[in-house]
Amino acid sequence: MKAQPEIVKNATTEEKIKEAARRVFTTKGYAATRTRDIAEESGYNLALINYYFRSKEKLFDIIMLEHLQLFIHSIKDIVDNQSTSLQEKIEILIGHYIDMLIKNPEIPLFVLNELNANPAKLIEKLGFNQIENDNVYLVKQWKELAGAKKTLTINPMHIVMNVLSMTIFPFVASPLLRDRAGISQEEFNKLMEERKKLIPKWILGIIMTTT
Amino acid sequence: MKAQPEIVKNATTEEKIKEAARRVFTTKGYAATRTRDIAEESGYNLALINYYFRSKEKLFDIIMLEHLQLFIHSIKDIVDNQSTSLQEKIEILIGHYIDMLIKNPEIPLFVLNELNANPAKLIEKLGFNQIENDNVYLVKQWKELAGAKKTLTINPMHIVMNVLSMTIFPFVASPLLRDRAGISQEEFNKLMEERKKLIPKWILGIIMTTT
DNA sequence: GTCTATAGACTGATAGAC
DNA sequence: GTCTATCAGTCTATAGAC
Repeated sequence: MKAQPEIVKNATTEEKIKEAARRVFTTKGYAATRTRDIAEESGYNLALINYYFRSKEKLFDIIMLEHLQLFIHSIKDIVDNQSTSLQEKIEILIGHYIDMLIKNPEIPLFVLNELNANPAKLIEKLGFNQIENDNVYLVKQWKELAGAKKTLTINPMHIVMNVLSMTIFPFVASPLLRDRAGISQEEFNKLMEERKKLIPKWILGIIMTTT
Repeated sequence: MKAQPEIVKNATTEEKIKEAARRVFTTKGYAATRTRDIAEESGYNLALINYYFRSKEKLFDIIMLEHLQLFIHSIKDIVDNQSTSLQEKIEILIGHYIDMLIKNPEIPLFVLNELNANPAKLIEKLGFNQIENDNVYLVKQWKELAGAKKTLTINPMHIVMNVLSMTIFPFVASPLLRDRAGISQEEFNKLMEERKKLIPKWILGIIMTTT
């Protein structure tokens, strides 16, 4: 379930191979990864990969599924909470994702690639149904706000795009920021920590001022 | 120089192979692309790829370089223009990139992958030196604004992140938007056309209100 | 469970006919 | 310039020893 355990002590061989595979797959991608790379990274032999996971593809599918679960995990509790305001929900969601992405910065590019190469395969696994559902409290709150504020003529999709963009994209582009703008890993993480509070503020500003 | 010619008439064999390679590389990635795929896509034989381009890797490098040039092309003229305001520069830059990305939506993920897999190789080719240079007029205008507005204590990198994020990320995530949110290609492009004016407005708002 | 050795298929690249 | 045929290397997966 964990995509990046800090230190794997007393892990079984199966777990060690899976973690090794996760590291190699997320950095090199599926096609560029050789089962030999995974074996070497895990410290075990090539044959054990097939012994535990039957094939390279099945191992990849398991890892991809676990990463997707990291994305949708515990989201429902946040968006369907009746005791938090719309603004609080946005703050909690963004904070939640930035925390997760600081721990697993390689996930977005990894998932976006698979989404691009194999949309149908992933889409069914995403299970976002729980979110687009009208019964979710966040959607209800949004519609109340949209109803009250007559000037809110902007397509709500722009807001969704902005939240996802400002939260996720920096992680996807971090090699560029690090190597070109000369930003270290620590400085980058510090910037992302700042964005936990900044992005909700900006988003609220965008919602309120867009006529 | 063109990454996506509308219709290639009277193209030489070399050009046809290059265009076929561009299509296959950008959709499947370098590792997952077989020279046989390129040959089939081009309508020619496998041997001609090596005849014209010596190797799969050299062909890939040529295509990557052309895509990078699309990104930095004519930027200098925009950012160093002394007769446009800071706001106008932002509007022109964003409009310029959205136009380019609507024509070549697969470029960002393609470039970001290579940047992730092989940072050193790309960074030197990027030639962004012309932009980070203090002599560039946009930088001068930004510093004037920052000097005049004492409350402008935000790290400028946030602004850069926001512009890049809100402009580029939707294209990277478009399979998600199309298949999950049920947005068609036309609707997506229409949203991006709207964003040409919206993003500069939002960015200016962020600059002015962030204390 | 873990290893070595190898089968069987595929890949990038080239030789050589036309 | 363009093709067919093929080589040499590499890959995933498995058989079989321990």
